[in-house]
Amino acid sequence: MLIRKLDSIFDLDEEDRQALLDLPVTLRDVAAGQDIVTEGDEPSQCCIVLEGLTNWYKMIPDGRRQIVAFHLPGDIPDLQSLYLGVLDCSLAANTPCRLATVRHEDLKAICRARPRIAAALWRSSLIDGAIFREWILGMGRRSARENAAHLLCEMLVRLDAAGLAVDHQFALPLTQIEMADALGLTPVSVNRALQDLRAERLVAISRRSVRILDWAGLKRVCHFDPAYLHCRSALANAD
Amino acid sequence: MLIRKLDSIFDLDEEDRQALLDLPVTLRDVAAGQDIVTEGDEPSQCCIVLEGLTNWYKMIPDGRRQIVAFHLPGDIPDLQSLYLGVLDCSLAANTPCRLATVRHEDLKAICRARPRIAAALWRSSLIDGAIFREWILGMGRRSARENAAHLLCEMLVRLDAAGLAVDHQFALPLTQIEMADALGLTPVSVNRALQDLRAERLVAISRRSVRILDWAGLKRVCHFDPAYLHCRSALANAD
DNA sequence: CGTGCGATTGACTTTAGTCAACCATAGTGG
DNA sequence: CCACTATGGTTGACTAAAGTCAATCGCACG
Repeated sequence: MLIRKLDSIFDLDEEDRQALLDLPVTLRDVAAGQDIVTEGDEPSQCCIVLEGLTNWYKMIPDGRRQIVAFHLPGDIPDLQSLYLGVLDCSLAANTPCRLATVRHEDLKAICRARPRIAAALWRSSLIDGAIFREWILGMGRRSARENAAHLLCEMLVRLDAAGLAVDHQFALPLTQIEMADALGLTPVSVNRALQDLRAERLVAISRRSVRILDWAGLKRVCHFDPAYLHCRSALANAD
Repeated sequence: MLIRKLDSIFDLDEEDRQALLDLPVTLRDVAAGQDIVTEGDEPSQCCIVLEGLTNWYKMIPDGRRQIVAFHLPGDIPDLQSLYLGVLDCSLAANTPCRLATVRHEDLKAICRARPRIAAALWRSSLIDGAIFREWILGMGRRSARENAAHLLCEMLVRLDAAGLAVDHQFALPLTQIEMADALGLTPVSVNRALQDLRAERLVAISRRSVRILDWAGLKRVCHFDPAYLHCRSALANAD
């Protein structure tokens, strides 16, 4: 899974792949709703998502919550902890998750030995940054409807790149409450925005699963341009 | 300037510093308001800000604009271009700027030769990411007033860390229009938010210069916690 | 002394938030 | 197997925050 991902964002050679396979990892299962790591922690390992959906969130002391990122299978959500020390937000599981954990020292060693892998990991953290920037744009300048549409577009492309979308359809195991926390809205607004998109026959949403009915139309609604995802999904191009 | 910055975020040794000093750089001056690099470019060099204030911005085709980051002297705004290829946003100068540019190949070479420098640069891009996350929280869950206060707090700590703030006072060469584009608000709302903060005697703002009158009070307004900046400024601690 | 940009203000509109009820569904325990 | 419960989705009525529009003010600059 990790290799598939890194391969997709950087050209690795056979030795790189072997080195990755030789990394000592520990498996860890996390229940839905649980924190994987928590703000203030200083982890000595990183995790790779094998299965499930995870999110980073931040809280304001008075209880307001904001999800700042989602991570899919193949992602290394807490790669930042490798060089950042204490975490500035918490990572939680949206669904039951299976993770592989790798110790920082092993990761640092492989980066030292194989610059190509270091570059791939660095690049992956830069892509995370690019997604953050797009989210900032969305929260600052897009309407609720546009930003909801944009999130669906982003999820489709990312899930597709991870091989988790078929025919413009994918599982999106998020409640509207979680979507609201990601979009900086209230659940009521999210509900109305989604209804809107459904009424226009752009998407069909049922029981945690999304089908994009009119991909071109949905992209038009939110001016979606997948360049920021820096990935090679077919959906990221013409279509 | 670059060394000062990297030193502040990572422990370099004498040889690292010498290697950085030996990097071939080109100086470049940019006028206020000019783009330094533009969305869609594929730069073959990075720039280091020596003097001036720069910002990354994204546009929605219909003209809406969002500033997604500011970069101060010592920062390497487009470090991302080292591994990301085509830019997903544009970098502009808020003020006349003096930049030092370094070719990607030289930067990659120094990273290969001196892992400590690679780590410092990587870390610096991760800090950029941490700031993005905090901005997402702000735009999603903070009121106009809170987020304006938060931006002032962030700027104080960052400028202080760069040696550009004295006694809780610093130059902030931004119009309210630019501030609005950074906060995801309209200029009118920014004006009102700032008036609010002034009326409470938390800050004094005059001709592009800000003086924090009540640092503790200002932090309280926006629940400012500088941990996300991952820097060693005195202001980042107790105070 | 104009000119023009940016800051400020007031009146009004729009969007999203709030509150509260109700519905639908899935899982639980009897 | 079915009623019971809880969670999440939906809806409507109302509120609040921020946006819009437009006029005015203040300054720096040519």
